[in-house]
Amino acid sequence: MLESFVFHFGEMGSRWGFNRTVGQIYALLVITEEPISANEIGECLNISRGNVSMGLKELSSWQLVHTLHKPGDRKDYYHTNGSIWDMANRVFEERRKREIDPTLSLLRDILLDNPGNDAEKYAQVRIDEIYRLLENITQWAQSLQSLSPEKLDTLMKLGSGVGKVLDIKDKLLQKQQ
Amino acid sequence: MLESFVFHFGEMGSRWGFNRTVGQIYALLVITEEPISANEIGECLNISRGNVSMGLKELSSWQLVHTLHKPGDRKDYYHTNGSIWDMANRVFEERRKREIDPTLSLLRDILLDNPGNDAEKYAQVRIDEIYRLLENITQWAQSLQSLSPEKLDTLMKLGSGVGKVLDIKDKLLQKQQ
DNA sequence: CTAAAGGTTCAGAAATTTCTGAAACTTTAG
DNA sequence: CTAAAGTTTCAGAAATTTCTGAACCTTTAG
Repeated sequence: MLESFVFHFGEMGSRWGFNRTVGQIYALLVITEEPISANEIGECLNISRGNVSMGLKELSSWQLVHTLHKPGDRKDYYHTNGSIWDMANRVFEERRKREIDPTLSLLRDILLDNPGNDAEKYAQVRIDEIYRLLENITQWAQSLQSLSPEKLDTLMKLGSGVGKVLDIKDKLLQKQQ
Repeated sequence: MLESFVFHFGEMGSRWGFNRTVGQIYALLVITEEPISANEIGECLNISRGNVSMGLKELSSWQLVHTLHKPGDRKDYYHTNGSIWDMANRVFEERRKREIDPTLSLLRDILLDNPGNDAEKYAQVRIDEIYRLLENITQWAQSLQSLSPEKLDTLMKLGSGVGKVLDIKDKLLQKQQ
């Protein structure tokens, strides 16, 4: 049963920016309370020692694992740190840095060019749309990250009810004018 | 310049659930105003006719392209439809169906199992966290999709200022009590 | 200082994904 | 009905990604 979780997260991993093994290692660490050694990970998942090492390196670069040392033992022990929400945030943040930011910078460059003909003019209009959308979404996502967890929770629970709250806000502003 | 856009989106494509060619075809269609034929796409991107056909099939399954016919011409012509925002929505919706929903269903199954020991008990607690997070986020995203574009725009522009609006809402509710 | 225990690296092997192009299929003009 | 114009399919080739394991590096107990 739990193996199916680890296996499934391996497949999912590739959607989130890392490969199957990395996904499996991560899933294993998430559901294991005690920190475990690299050897144990390898045995558990049936992968080579080298592959475990590379996987853990990748997860560290995403800041998703912690290393521990037990006194009188020189092995490294690994575990995941933070709540699931922290981890989701970290993946989001990291992907923004690695993917969205370079894309935005490329689009910006393209938009600075003078269009040579109508086709290029049209293309720039479309690219500008994409640029604005991407920028809006990432800025918004970042501002949400700075919200306190409780407020974020309230907001999520509101769901589309947030529309009504916005209406109230508008009315208040009108009265003040 | 525009080639770099097409090329970059090819790379990006793999992050969004489809392969390089599909990403390039899509990028090309987005920045091309006039509908173009499958042959033109192949020439433009230097890919085989068969590959173009498969790519377009994939894009259709994501509902991201439209087929057109010119009178007196039996070729198919392709173009993208809808605003960039529509497209982002469609990709989100489609990925939810293909990835998130199966994941949620797997997690639900695991949570129904009776834990056999402490390790399994711990694993279930963690999996439950993941389950609730995923469900929260997708439900929220869906309720946002049902918001009118203007409201969504207001909300995005508010950014973290949405926190203050929530405070106002709370105060109003207290007065009413 | 030495050797044992553990970690990392990376060249090439294995697995997986993507692409090609020829054959098969579909549609329609004549 | 036939043939030309066009599209789709899919087996195998090519490209890409991932994985292994032996060589190498690092740390520390003695």
